[in-house]
Amino acid sequence: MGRSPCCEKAHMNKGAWTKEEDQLLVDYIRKHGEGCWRSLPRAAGLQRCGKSCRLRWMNYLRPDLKRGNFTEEEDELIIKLHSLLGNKWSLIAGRLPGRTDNEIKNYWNTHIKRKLLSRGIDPNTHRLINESAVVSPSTLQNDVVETLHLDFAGKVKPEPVREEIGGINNCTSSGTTSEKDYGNEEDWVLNLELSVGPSYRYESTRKVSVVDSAESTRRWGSELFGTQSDAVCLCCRIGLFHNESCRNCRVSDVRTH
DNA sequence: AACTAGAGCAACCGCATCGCG
DNA sequence: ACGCGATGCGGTTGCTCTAGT
Repeated sequence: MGRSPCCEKAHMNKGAWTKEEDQLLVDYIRKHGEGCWRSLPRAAGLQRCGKSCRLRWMNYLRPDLKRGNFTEEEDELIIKLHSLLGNKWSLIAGRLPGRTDNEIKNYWNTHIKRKLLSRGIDPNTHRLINESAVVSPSTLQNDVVETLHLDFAGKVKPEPVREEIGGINNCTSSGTTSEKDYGNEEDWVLNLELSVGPSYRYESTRKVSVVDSAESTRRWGSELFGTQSDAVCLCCRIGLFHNESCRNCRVSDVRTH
C-alpha cells in the first residue's frame, strides 16, 4: 500500500540533463507554457518525471534567471530575510528577482553560513555566538532594527512582533518563543509583504478576509502600526534599489517614500 | 602528472500543501 | 467533509571541478 509514486521510474532518465533534453523542455514550455508537469514529459518527448522537469525549468532554464555571483546587497538581504523567515527558501527567493530557492539555499549553506560565523554570529539563530543577548546588529542599521515590524494578514501574532521592535526577531523557524505565547499556529497568518521602516504607524493589512474573533488583535495592530500606506517594502527600507525601480513598491525613487 | 580533499551546485527524495471532484 | 492526484518545498545526496600536495 502507501502512496503511489509520482511517476513510473523504471524508464526514466536520472542525473544530469543533456543539452537535447534542455532544448526539448524549453521548446515545449515556449510553445505551451508551464503547468501540468505530470503530463509534460510525455508531451515534450522527455524521459523524465514531471518533478524533474519542473525543477530543471525553475532552477536552470527559466529565462528570467539571473546567473552569476551574488552581490553584497543580495547577501545582506538574504541574511535579513533569513533572520525573519528562517529556512523558507522559496519566500526568500521571492524577494530576490532572478534567484531560485535552490540557489539561495545552496548559497546560504556554502557561503553565508561561513560569513556569519566569521562575524561571530550563529547562522541558525542570528544571535551573537558569545553573547546570549541580541543579535546581528552589524547586519541591520539601528534605525531599521528599532522599527522592524511585520505586517500580518487578517490576524496578528503580537508577541513576536513586539520582540521584533524591541530587539530583533525570534520568529525564525528555530526561534525560541513558545507556541503558547500566541496561540495556535493556524490562528494567524504571516503576510509576506514584509515591511521594515521607521516608526510609522501602521495597520495590519488584510489580504484575506477576516473571519475571526481577532478584533482585539486587529485593534492592537492598528494602534501599533497605523496605516498601511506608510508601509514600504523591505528592499527599499534597507536601502536596496537606490537608483532603480523597486518591483515590490513600484516606486522609482525610494527616497520619496 | 597523479592523487586527494573539499567546495560548489544540480538534482533527487520524501513529505506537506493545495485544489478539484 | 473527504479523498486523491498534482504541485511545491526543504533537506540531502552525489557528481564535478579545483586547489593543494
